[in-house]
Amino acid sequence: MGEKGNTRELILETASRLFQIQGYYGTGLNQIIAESNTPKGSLYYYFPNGKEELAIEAIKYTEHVLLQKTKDILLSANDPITAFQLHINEIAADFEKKESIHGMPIGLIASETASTCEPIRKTCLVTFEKWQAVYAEKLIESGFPAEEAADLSILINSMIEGAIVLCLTKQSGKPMRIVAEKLPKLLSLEK
Amino acid sequence: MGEKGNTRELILETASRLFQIQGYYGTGLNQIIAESNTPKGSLYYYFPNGKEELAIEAIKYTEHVLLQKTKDILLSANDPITAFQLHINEIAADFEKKESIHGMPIGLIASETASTCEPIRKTCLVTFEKWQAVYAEKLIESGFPAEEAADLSILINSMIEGAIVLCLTKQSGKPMRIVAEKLPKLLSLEK
DNA sequence: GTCTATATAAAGATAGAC
DNA sequence: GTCTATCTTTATATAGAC
Repeated sequence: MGEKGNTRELILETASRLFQIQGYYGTGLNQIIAESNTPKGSLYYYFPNGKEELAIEAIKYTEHVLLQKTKDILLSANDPITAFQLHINEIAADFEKKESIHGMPIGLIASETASTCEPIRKTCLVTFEKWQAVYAEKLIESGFPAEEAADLSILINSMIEGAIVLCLTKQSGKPMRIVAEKLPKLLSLEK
Repeated sequence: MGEKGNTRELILETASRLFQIQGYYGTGLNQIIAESNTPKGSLYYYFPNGKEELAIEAIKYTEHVLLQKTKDILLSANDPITAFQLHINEIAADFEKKESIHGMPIGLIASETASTCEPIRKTCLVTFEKWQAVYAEKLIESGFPAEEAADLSILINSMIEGAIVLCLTKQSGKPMRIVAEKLPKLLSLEK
């Protein structure tokens, strides 16, 4: 290694993927350096505070990669129901391609560290809130009152995170498909 | 220790609690034996195959304790909306009492082990399916067609698991309260 | 059946050559 | 900046006295 200046990014990419799939405590630094073909010294050079700092940066990296994709797909349809169904079904599709291994963006690391590591918990909290803000913005643009939009964005976030848990366990995209299918009832305007 | 024959149960109770809160990889056997005041030899006497076997039994223990509570509370109201709201708000209340620490019954350990430990993953899968069966039964009794009830039970399970992730991260019961509040729309009969 | 002491592997972290 | 060798701690697991 050491050919270019992308060592840091290589570590972040690998850490992001492994933390998503295996969690914070289930992923060792040795595995990260092995799978990224990076020497351990580089890891501590770029992340002097070790695993905790790496995890925080990996969460931000995950957010950076995925939040823009979420914004794009929500913009691809005017109708909020269609837009969110596209978003949710795209996540479902991820669990249906057999070749690759899937994770939950940050739900797993958030749950693990909620009671054991405040700095990571707070980082996850900020990330969840950014996602909810993107959801809420779409709903407000579609005519929902701000407070209702805020509640619905938390609900959509919950449904997706929970469906990921079930999809992982079932090894199937079906729970996520059900979320997409039932979404119209939640976003219907009649009280 | 060793006064009575409840050493095994003491280990299970402690392991169940810690695995819920900190996860499988985030909880060491040393912590389990320390918090249960049990010698390490007893742990390996009752669970000769070590941590994996203990986790599987702890999941079953968690299921045993909580599934009956779920059944009871769903029986306490005829109307399914009221019944599920009681169930969900009871979980929310758990996140609102400041003194105690809370976990997600099995969502965390299920996510962690989905790609790393087949025996535990399968145990979690069975437990999720039992919960969904209890939910579906309530819905069928209330007049929902069997197939619709099956889908809704997965959806309710997803919403609860996801809201737990957000409640843990936010350190607040609010996401779970929102799930309860929005539930009527999902269970409404109009198409 | 109960308990302690110990073995062994893996984790996170560091030192220092280059 | 890059990389290897090593330290220290902690994890899982076992042996064997009682």
